[in-house]
Amino acid sequence: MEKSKKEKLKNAGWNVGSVADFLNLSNEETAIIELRLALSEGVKNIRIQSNMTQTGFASKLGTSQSRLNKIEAGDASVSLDLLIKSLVRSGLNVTDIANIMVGKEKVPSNVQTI
Amino acid sequence: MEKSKKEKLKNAGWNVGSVADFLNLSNEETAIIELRLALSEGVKNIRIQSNMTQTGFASKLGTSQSRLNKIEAGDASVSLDLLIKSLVRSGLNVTDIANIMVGKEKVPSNVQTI
DNA sequence: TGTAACTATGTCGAATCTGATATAATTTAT
DNA sequence: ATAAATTATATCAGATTCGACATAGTTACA
Repeated sequence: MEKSKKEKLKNAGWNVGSVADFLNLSNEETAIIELRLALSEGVKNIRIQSNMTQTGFASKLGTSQSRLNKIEAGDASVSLDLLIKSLVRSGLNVTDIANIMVGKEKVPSNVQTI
Repeated sequence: MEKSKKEKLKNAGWNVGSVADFLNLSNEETAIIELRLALSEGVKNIRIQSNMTQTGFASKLGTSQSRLNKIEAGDASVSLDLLIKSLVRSGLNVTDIANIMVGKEKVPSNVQTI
């Protein structure tokens, strides 16, 4: 049976596939990263839509500018807990958050855009 | 203007309203608790549907029976992080988790029920 | 160009969360 | 009734996450 090109490359030492494959991520790690990314983008989008600086929005959320920066950047030191709490503090309800998680909604329509 | 009954009771020292009001929970705390409850029930439902004991399921999830018990009970020492990771380790994808969050789905249809 | 506003990065002590162990309480089966 | 299986509670040392601070880098605009 003829080897596929992918298989040949693999045998030659190359790892061909998705970014997740390349980084050797398990399905579990991939799902968590996908989730973190969606949530952190959600926070950033809401802040931008609200015409606020990180400093201003951070104080609204009860944290510092530097931590908000890490939240928006999906930094490893930020837990899913903090990401979700940030969205709740932004005024979102659970349904809004669920929609952001699955990429259905960037910014809920009830967010102030000034 | 005539005071409402609720207002009267309030002035008499009674706090009338929802359980959340009674416990003096902010909207934020309420949303987080709602979320935690939905997720912890999700984990428990999946385990039950899978006909597994806490001990068995815990080892599948890479944790101990006592911690899984706390996860399922929504214990305060369990973070949203751990709740969500538990669901991911149970084989759920982000959409499944979002559905559980909003109470749309108790147990995703692809979960083994033996 | 200069500088003010804003965002990004590094660090840290304190607080929180984790898996594990021990053991108590409850449920199930005989 | 009682032994076995299962679930619940308490505790703790180590790991992770937190807000805060300092400061570096970037962008906007006078």
